[in-house]
Parts: sequence; C-alpha cells; structure tokens
Amino acid sequence: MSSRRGRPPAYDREAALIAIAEAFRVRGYAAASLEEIARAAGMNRPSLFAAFGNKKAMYLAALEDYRRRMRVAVSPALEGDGALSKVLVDFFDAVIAFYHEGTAPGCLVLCTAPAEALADKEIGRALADLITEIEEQLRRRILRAADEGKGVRDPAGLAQLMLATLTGVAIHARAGVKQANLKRFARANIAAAMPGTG
Amino acid sequence: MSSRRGRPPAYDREAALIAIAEAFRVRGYAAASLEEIARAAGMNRPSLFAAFGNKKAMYLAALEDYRRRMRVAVSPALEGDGALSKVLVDFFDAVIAFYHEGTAPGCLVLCTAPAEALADKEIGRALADLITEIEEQLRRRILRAADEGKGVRDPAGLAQLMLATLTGVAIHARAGVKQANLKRFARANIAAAMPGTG
DNA sequence: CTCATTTTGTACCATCTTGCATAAAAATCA
DNA sequence: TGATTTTTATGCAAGATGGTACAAAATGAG
Repeated sequence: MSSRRGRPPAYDREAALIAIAEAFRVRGYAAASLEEIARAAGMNRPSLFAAFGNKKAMYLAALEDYRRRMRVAVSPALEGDGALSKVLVDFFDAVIAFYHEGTAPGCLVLCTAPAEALADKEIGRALADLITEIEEQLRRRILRAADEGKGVRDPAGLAQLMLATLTGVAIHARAGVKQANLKRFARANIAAAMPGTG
Repeated sequence: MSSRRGRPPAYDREAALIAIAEAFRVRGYAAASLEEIARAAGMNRPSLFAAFGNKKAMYLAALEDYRRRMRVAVSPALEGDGALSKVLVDFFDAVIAFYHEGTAPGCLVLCTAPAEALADKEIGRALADLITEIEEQLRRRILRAADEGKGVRDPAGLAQLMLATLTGVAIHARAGVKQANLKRFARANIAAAMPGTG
C-alpha cells in the first residue's frame, strides 16, 4: 500500500493549467505551439501529453479551469449585500482585475475561443456555456435585488446589458484600453442602465 | 500609352477580398492556411502574394475591406430619421444581417482579431480602430437625437451601452445564438437602456 | 510577327508542428 | 539490493505551412 508508486511528477497540475491557460490567452489557440506551452508550463511535450492529452484537450482543460478561477474571483463581489449598483461596480472591478492578471490583458474564453468556435464544436460549446453561466449568475443576482424591492425596472434586460458590458470589457481590454478606462466604461454602463439609482 | 500591359488578371480584387475575409472569418487568422485562402479566392498562392502580400498583409487588407463593407451595410439604418429607438433597432438588424452573410455567423474583426491582437500590434490597432469608429458613429447619431430634443437622458452612456451590445451580438452570434434571439437581445438592450421610450 | 510585360500555375524548399518511440531517472515495494 | 512502476528527457518521423523560383500563357506595343 501507499499513495503513489513510481517517479513523482515534477509539476503541479494546477500551476501547469494556469501556465497553459496563460500561453493560450496571450497567443490564441491556433498560434500557440506546444513548444511554447511546454516552456510556459515548465514541462516537456511528452509530459504535457501524458498529463492533459493533445492540444485541444489541453485547451479545453485550460478553458474549464479558467472558468472556475473566474467564478472564484468574481463570486464574492457578486454575492455582496450592498446596493445593486455597487454590487455590479464591484463585480466589474473584479472582472477587470482578473482579466489583467498575468502578462497581458484579455479573457481566455471571450478573446480566443470565438476564433475557433466555428471550426470546432466542442470549443463553441465551451464558449456558449461560459456565456450562459455568466448571464445566469447576473440574472439571479439582479432578480434577488428586484425581489428585495430595490426598484429594478427590467431585471432580465439589465442582466443582458451587463452581459454585453462584460463582452465589451473583454474585447476593449484586448484592444488596449487601460484598466482605469475600462472601469469608467463599466460604471457608465451601469449608471446608464439603472437610471434613477445613484 | 494604355491602361495595362501584360496578361490581364483573372481575378476581381474586390471579390477576392470578400473571399479572403470569409476564409479568415470562418477559420480565424492563425488557423486559416494560405492553401484554403487561395482555394476560397479562386487563385493560387503566387497570385495571392503578388496581389496582397504575405499572410498578415492579406488579413489587414481583408479587415479594412470588411470594415468598409460593414460601414456601407449599417450606415443607412443609422442615418435614418425616425425615433432613436427605432433607428437603433434598425441598426442592429442591419448588423445582425451583415454578421450572417456568407457561410457562418460572426464578425471578422471582433471574433478573430482579439486572438492575435496581443502578438501583433498592427492587428491590435486595427481592432481598436474599428471599435473607435463604431463608438463614434453611435455617439454622433445619439447626440443628434439628443439635440433634436428626443429626451435622451445620457447620450454618451447610451452610446457605450450600444457599443457593448454590438460586441455582445458578435460574440453571441459566434456562440451559436440564432438570428431571432440576437434581435431579441438587441431589442431588450435598447429598451432597457432607454426607459420611458416605447 | 516579334518583343516586352504582366499574370498564372507547377513545383519546390526550408521551417515549423504535432505527436510518439524509447531510453534514462526517480521513486516504491519486496 | 533488485524488480516494478511512473515520470522525465532526448530525439525522431510524418505532415503541414509560409513563401518563392521559374517557366508557360496571355495581353499590348511597335
């Protein structure tokens, strides 16, 4: 008996996934070579293959882990108890900070998956799933505020506007808009979508 | 004197640019091979190179032409004289129709350039330029409505919301959302962003 | 008709890419 | 220590890719 036989892995799976996601996020799926990915993860290709499968499996695993980390990064802000406009401001601040972790700005999913979504149905589904999850989280939180009598006019419409704002933030960040301006963009959208609130 | 010496080109430059843009739009920049592009354009690679330069030059030329065609496709709706909400609905209907021309949905610029924008500054600038142009067109039209006393509460904020809605439409289309639902999405965003207007 | 000019099409090259085969290394078990 | 198991590391093979050289084809000029 024992935990594991054989030579122990020299890599940490979660750290490797973060490095893989970072390589794909900066270069895009098709342009990122396995050589670059292996170097970023501090592994060599055979180890990469043994751990995560082929390139597409690596990408899908990185997408899934990225989505989980994003959820962890933004959930606290979204589950806060303040005024809805403040909750949304905090949510976008968390999103923007998350999109600026690492060496370059942008969202792994929203900036790299669309290019591949047509040629590969699994990638397309991963993209659609993330969008659906974010929209549902936003709608759930906004409906909660509406139920609490916070005077939300059109909960579903507001959720869609905030979802659109999120895609805008992701694309704008990739186009070089600075964090401060992204935050202004988010605040302006929240204010314009919630007239009458602060 | 004369117009042109030598063997006449067998291709039409505008038709070739449309075919090149279509190949890049469906497959993405990095994943589209010159073989595919040549086949799509009905040319062979040496002719492609002579006409448009290397792969990146082809992509930049396709981006520019696509941007011009999009401008042509949506300007009539945006310059209409009806109520602002109707103008915006017509604008998004034109955008959605334009994004569904060809064999697959999506925006060449917003769906494929973000993946490359970090590794290539020229592509990044092309992406930023398109976003800036669209935002300016939206803001100009909304300010005009405000000047005409149409009761627009926050013109700049509304323009940003509509810009975000546009990126949302592009990404959603790529993720497989059907045209009818994209139109609903746009209408819901317009209604939520312009409360009080029918 | 001949020449100069421009485009086309075939073939090619150097490089990169993905994926794997295989041997060395590092650990556990007996 | 020796056998077994799992990971690492070097290197390789098959194929795809971007880009080009070069000859044939098609036009206008003289």
